[in-house]
Amino acid sequence: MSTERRAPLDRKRVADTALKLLNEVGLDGLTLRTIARELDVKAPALYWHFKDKQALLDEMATEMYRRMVAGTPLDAGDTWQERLLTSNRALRTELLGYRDGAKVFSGSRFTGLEHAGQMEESLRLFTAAGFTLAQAVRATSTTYLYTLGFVTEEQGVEPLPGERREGFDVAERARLMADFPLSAEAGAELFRDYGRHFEEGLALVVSGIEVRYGVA
Amino acid sequence: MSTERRAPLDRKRVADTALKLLNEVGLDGLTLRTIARELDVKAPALYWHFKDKQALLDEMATEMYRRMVAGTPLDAGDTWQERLLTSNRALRTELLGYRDGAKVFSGSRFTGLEHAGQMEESLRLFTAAGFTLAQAVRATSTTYLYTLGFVTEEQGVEPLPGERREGFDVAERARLMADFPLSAEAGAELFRDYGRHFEEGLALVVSGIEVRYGVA
DNA sequence: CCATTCTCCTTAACGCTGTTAAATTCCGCT
DNA sequence: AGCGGAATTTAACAGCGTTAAGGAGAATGG
Repeated sequence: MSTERRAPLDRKRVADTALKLLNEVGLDGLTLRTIARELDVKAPALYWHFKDKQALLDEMATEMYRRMVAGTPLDAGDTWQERLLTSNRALRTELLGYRDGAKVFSGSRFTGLEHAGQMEESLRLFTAAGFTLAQAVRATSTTYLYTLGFVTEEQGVEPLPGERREGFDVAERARLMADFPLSAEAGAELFRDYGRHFEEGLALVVSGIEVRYGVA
Repeated sequence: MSTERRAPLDRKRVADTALKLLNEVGLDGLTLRTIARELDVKAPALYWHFKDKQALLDEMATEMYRRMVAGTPLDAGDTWQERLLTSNRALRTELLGYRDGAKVFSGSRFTGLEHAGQMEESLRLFTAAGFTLAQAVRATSTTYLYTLGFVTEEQGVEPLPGERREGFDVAERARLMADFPLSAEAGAELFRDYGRHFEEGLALVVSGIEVRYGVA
């Protein structure tokens, strides 16, 4: 008889499993009972490791951030523009890696202070490039907030890359908007080719920082 | 005996009541039973008017948009910069008018096509100013997505203007981040003075559009 | 070596949620 | 008077996050 004792849970294993499940069931379907079942445990066991479900979501967001950092080698010799592009592309990619990734991420707060290292390094790079601290914060956080907003909307239409939520037929939309020709035509621009559009918006923000803070 | 018959519900009255309640109980506390009670009705009655809760949330978002438009007189003679500033300030103000306003708004889709009028007018203004349609869409939606991202984060810290969520003491945060001096100091910049920071980010985006699309 | 303590988990239950099915009430129409 | 549809209620269901109480097993210590 298998007297194998399952290794005890820990926060990381729970968060990892929850993130894996997230892609299959989405945020609405991600219940404590589902997560527990996958871990071969009953739901209340999770309360030993997390004070409530939000704390678990926070850990999931933190883990997403960790993975993003781990998967994004940053060159300390980057120009600030390169840094801004690289880190925001990485953020988008990471968020797109999970169904409802942006919602989970932006609805949570990091556990611990692990993110501070990365943040410090970025602020150092920006101030070294001639930004005041206030400008550095404005530059990075404006870009960050754009990315978050972008991916949130993007995932509202495409929950996972290539997978389309119903009711977003571009042609159908254009037909309905026959009386608004510009808006109708804009549909293609709005609901397709997210990658390209993200880049374009990102470039707009970067250009704004260049010109307004005079640090080309 | 009061044989007064309550006027039958309609989508607008339900959405209005739900929006009023939203400020008192927040998105998590906004249940169909609460809304129904306020309308002097039982919860299943709402299903006569909405196919499910999301449809009600969609109507709420649409109503928010209607109110924003109604409360924001737009001058057809605006420069595109003025239009961008005015409409995004209006959006932020409207979203801040409701607890979890940004979450409700960005998690929903408009019912109907009422928003198309406003959109058409904006696109007309931008193309008349020399933008291509693609540029006009990129300019307006990048700004829009920034605003959405901004207010979402803002309301994560200040659910309603002047009302602070716990665990966001700037001084406490600075103490914890003693090893990361720039990040610590950035706290003040990040979690205070949202109005000013919003304006600054908005200005960055507008500048970027100016320089990159060469339409000053 | 036994007793105690601590860690981690289970069983059982609670109140609440969104939602459905069926019955009911009320109004306008013929 | 009676029918039909609109609008609502009553009753119920499965599932949710969460809590309380208890139990098994390892670790500790006298």
